Amino acid sequence: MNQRKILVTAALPYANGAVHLGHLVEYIQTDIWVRFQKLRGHNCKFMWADDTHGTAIMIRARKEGRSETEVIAEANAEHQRDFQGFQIAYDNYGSTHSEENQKLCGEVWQSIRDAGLVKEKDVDQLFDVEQGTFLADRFVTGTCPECHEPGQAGDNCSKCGATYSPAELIDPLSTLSGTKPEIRSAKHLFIELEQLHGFLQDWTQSGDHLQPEVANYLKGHFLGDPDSEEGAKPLRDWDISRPAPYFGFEIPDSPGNFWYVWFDAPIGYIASTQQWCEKNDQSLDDWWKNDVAEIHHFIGKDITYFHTLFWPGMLKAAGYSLPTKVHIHGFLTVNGRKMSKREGTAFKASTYLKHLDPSALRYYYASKLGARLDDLDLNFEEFTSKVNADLVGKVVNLASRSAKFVKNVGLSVTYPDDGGLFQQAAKAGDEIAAAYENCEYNKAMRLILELADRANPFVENAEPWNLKKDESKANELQDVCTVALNLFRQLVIYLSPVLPELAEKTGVLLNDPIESWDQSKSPLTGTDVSKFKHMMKRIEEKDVKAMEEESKAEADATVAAEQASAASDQYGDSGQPMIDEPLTEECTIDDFVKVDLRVARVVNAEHVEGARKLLKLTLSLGGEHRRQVFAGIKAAYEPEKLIGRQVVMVANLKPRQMKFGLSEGMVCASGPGGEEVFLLSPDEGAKPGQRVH
RNA sequence: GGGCCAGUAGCUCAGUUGGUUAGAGCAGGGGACUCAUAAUCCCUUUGUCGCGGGUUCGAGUCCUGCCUGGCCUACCA
Repeated sequence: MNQRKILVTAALPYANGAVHLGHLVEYIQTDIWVRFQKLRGHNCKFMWADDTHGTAIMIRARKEGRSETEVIAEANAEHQRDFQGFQIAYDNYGSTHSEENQKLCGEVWQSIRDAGLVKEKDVDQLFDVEQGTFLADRFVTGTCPECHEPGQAGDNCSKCGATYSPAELIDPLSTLSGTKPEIRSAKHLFIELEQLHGFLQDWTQSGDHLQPEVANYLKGHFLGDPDSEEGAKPLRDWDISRPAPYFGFEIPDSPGNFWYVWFDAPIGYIASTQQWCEKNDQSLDDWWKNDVAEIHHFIGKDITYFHTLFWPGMLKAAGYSLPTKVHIHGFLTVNGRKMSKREGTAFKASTYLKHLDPSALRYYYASKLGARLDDLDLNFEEFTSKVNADLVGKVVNLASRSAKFVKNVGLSVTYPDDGGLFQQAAKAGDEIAAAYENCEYNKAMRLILELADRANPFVENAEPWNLKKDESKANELQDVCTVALNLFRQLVIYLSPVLPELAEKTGVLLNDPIESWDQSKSPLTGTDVSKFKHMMKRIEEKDVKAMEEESKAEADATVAAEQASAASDQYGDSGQPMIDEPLTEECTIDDFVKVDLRVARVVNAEHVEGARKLLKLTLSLGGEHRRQVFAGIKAAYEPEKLIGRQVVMVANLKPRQMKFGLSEGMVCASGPGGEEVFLLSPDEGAKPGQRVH
């Protein structure tokens, strides 16, 4: 087989957040593919990095009162720790905030300039004066110019679906400072993508670079179809600069302007390769300017646009190789629902690892991942039963039911007759390999499990546990176990891209490390067999529950913190009060009616001798109705200022004897207490004695 | 609003260029075994293939309308 030279990337994790199980769909998918290629003997390298630039990082650093570089260094360490936990084996992990990347961005930029693709335009954008920054759409909220629904985001209305620019919003507010932004005009640099239309048309629509539905999507949505009646659609100019302040790289020939994060992020793929090349004494051009080297990107469907139009355009203009293939996957849903941070279903990688085995998730994802863009559902019931039934029950069971019988004698010296099982399975290897190659891991897993379903009956029929009882059948017993362990090993080789840990343990068990796909083609004979140790634990429901609960608790805490700190709507109302005092259980109208609330006028108010918190109020319900009430509002109100005003009181509250006298009711107020007490008052016109309904 | 994709047994999915009575795993039911992590093995129930039209000798597979769901809709990371 010819050795292929393959460079692989996954989308760059953004340095503003923890890795969760949704991200891991892609990272595990990529890792499996890379491990598969390496197992096949290809020269395959996984180049990866953190994506570090943009407004979000800048804002976060500001909020936390530290530098962007601190924020991204911390994220980088956390990300890499999580990836190791999930056995994701990249060859280099860089950062888009690196010298290599800055230099490469400059070179690519120069090429694009030289190709005459750059033009300047003035852009009106909202500017937050207090924060001193231009506002991206998602940092603006206001009233929809179409339907006048308040509280809408900067780019479209969730109610009427209108799209608009933030500058069109009525009464816009910055979500960063809660202040009203002003419109400022600034010079932006654009890439005229339309000049590359013909090239992109060709590249996307031919040559199998994209999944068919993706090619189709691009044609329908952006490129148009030159053969149709409407003809080709022009591609819009791509705004690739941001005025200062912006966390990123300043554009050398346009001081005060920075490259938009989506310009420098994909160049990070090249920069990471460059770092690796320097460490390993290789040439970057061998990978990125070489027709022989393949380049494969794995991404989620949300960033299709960037990777299938901008990125090939940039590469083309800068004279780099184009992607061989962009592999696009769908999103993760949890128990059939969209992942939600608020509901705690965006399980963090680190939370998962505290409770569950990474191999289980790797297998589960593999068993569900196809070559299409379908969403993948993480259903915990299925997860548990699939991993337990397939891996523990069927695959690992082969070893655990046979290894101990040959612990002392090892594998037979010649491979015994197994009725053709091994050869059959060796043959199936090609189909399994093709499935891996095409990213149809679900198919590969199905084929592998079919083999396991044939191996277990073999053991069943051979009855090694009965052979063991008869010493004269020792050879037969060894042969049966040799077959069982070889069939097991063959399965593990096929599974090793998905389950590297199992492969390693199998290598130890049979004293022959698993290093190559071709090992599946010939049986292993004559080696010692080590003492069998559990290779994989069953998933316990309680561990899944524990993870879910921990994640829920994390989510609640995060939401609380967010609501407490950030202005959540245009009035800047915090969510904290609802958190401090959550809603009580639902009540009926009958329950409510039991409480007789009345408008009352404060006719007298005075300090109480010796009381630290109380004021003594005399309330009038009109006519002769007077009530004496002791209220804990001394810290918040001066008695003389209360006299004359109207309040709301609970008029049928059972009188209560207090230290300083009888209290015949309660005045209504909000707030946590102390100085923060806010009495309720009716609007003007209310009359003392009126009931509140 | 516009677009892309999908809709097959309770669940997760296979169904090659349209071709015989639509399949697998899991779950459910029955039995066997006891080497194995209550693991394994054998047998077994279940479907108006989203709905309605159309093309065809023949459609889950092609065309069309509708319904439902997911996603995208460019200065959003």
